Amino acid sequence: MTSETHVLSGDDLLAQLAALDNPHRLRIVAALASGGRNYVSQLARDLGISRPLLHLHLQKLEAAGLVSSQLELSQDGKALNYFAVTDFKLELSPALIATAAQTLSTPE
Amino acid sequence: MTSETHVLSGDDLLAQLAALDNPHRLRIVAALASGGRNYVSQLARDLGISRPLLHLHLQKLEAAGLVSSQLELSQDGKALNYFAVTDFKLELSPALIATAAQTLSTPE
DNA sequence: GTCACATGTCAACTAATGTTGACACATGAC
DNA sequence: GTCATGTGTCAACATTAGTTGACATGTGAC
Repeated sequence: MTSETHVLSGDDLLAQLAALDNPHRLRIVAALASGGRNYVSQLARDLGISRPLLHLHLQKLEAAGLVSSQLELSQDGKALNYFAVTDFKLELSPALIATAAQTLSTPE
Repeated sequence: MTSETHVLSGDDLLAQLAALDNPHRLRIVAALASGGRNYVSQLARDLGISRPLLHLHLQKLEAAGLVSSQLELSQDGKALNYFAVTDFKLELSPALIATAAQTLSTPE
C-alpha cells in the first residue's frame, strides 16, 4: 500500500465547499450523521422538504464525495436508494487554501 | 482566563462556508496568506480583477471573520485600507456539522 | 488649477442556483 | 385492474450571487 496522503485539488476543495454551503445540505449531512443511513423518500419526510429537491441536493453532495448511495431492495420488493455520509475530514486554514488555490482551474 | 472553546453556530459556519465558496475569494485568501497583508487597489492589480469586485469579495470575507482590515496612511498621505488574513482553523467533519446544524436559523 | 493615486457606493445587467409541480416507470398488496 | 409505495427526470419559474461601469470623495505632487 502507499502511505501517500491524497492532495486536495483546488477544484475538489471548491466542490466540497459549494456542496456544504447550503442550509438544507448541512441538515442532510447532519441527519445522516446522527440518524444513520436513510433512503430518499424517508429522508425527505424527516426533513420536511420535497423529494425532487432533496434528490438534487443529494446529487451535489455525492458529486463532492461527502455522501454515498447504495441501491437496495426492501423485503416487499421496493427499490430503496440508501444514502450514508462519508467520514470526510477537511482541515480549513489559510495555509491549506494557499496550497489548494494554486490548482484552481478558473481561467478568468 | 477561561478555557472555554468557542462553539461555532450553524449560521456562523454557513457564513464561513459561503465566504470560501468562490474561486476569487479562495485566491484572495491565498494571496494574503502567501504574500502578507496588502491594500485593496494593489491586491486588485495583483489578482487581475476589478476593484469594486474585489471590494465586495473582501466585504464578504470580513463579515465571515476570515480577513481583517486596517485603514492606514501612507507617507504621501494616501489612505490605504490594508487587509490581512485571520489565522482561522475550521475542522470540517460530519460530527461538527451535526452539532452546528442544530443552531441553524432557517425557518423555511 | 490638473493629474494620479487611494477610498467607497450604486444601479443595472448577467449568470448561477434553488424550487416546484408534473411526468414516467416499477413493484407488492388488495 | 387500482392503490400506495418507491425511483428518477424535466421544464419553468423564483431567488440569489456575481460583475461591470460610472459616480463621488479625499490626498499630495506638479
